Amino acid sequence: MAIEYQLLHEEKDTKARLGTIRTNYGIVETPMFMPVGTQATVKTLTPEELYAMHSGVILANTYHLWLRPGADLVQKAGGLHQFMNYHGPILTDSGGFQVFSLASPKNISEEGVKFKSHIDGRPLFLTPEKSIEIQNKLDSDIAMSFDECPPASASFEYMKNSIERTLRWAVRGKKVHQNPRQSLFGIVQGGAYPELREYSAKETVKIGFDGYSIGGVANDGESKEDMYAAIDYSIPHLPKDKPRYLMGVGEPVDIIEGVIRGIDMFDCVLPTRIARHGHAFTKHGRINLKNAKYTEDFTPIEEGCDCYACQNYTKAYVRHLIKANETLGGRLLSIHNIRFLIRLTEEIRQAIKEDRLLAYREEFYQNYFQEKEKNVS
RNA sequence: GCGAAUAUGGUGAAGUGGUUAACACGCCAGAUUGUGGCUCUGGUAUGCGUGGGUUCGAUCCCCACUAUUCGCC
Repeated sequence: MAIEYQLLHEEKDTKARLGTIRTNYGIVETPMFMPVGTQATVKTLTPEELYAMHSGVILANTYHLWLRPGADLVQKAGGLHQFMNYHGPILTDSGGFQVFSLASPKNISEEGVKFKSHIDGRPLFLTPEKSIEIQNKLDSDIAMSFDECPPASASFEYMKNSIERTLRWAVRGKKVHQNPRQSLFGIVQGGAYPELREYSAKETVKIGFDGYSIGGVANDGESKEDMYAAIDYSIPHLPKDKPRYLMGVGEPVDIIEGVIRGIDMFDCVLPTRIARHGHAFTKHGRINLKNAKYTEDFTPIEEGCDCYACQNYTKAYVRHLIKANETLGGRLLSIHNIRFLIRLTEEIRQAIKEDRLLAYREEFYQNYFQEKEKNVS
């Protein structure tokens, strides 16, 4: 069966919503953060570790799994859940973002997108139908429509044509979608143009999906103002009884701002990527464990954190691992960073429940930015 | 004890008689938002073993000393 969203409570001062999503692999609460596991693995972590940090949905990537090991093989293995032994809900991205990051605009046509494999350079052609077909085989719980993801800097003309084409692609994808266990989300584009966001949202809703995403906000060089504006222009035109998903966003501040504007789902590579580069989220701002000042710091990554890494290891040790290029360093920081974002959403949900989200934001910012200033001086 | 070679930043090492001493690693610090996983961007020797000399000028030429390495006894 498809997912089922239930709206439980709307926060009194903001557009924030408390809800649940029932899936074939359990009920998850929203707003939520979804870690990214591009190649059928959240880099360096096992499913058991993800359960332990109360992670719900994870992401996998259609493009990557299509190239390797191939959709047919995953299907033969019994689907993505079975293949990677993850018994929670899985969402697959459509490959639309790879279109943005791998193909030059001239290779985008009405039919689909031509681009080169990042593995061996061979030419590839991805279409809306192909993307959905692959996702059907992967057997994820939520599939994404195949969209084009232009930068906010694109001209009005380009953006207008692009979202028209993305709408036609959405229709084509929905037409071939046939996995009854799998839900399908539509994606709203339009950059920072108010009327295009509105148009894209309204038209996408007309097609009818199980949930709606706001895309094109976490592109390279996009400003936060554009991101927040894009959300504000899109949200009013999305139905209340379906989940809303802000694609690619995962900075703590952006999650809070997104929730306040009515977003239910977030995903981001940030917690795992910065982890591998030695950075950690903390309630007092982001810290770089590579900094010399942590050489003899025998306190946890974050005081009071309940994650496995903080319960058992010190900054000095993690710093040593990162400096020595030991994979355990990135692993421990990934555990901490993902747990940090999940804990953030837990606190946000509690604040929504108690109608004190703005106060929570105030308190969070005070801690988060105060420390940054301290670091600068 | 004798002979030879070499002495450049934290390390390995280029280099030239004349403005800011290459490069690599390390170190220091940034970046990273639907992941093309050891990535990208900066910074890092007021100084070329020590003391003298030649020269308008020396890290680069000469002498002595010291240290290291190799060979011989």
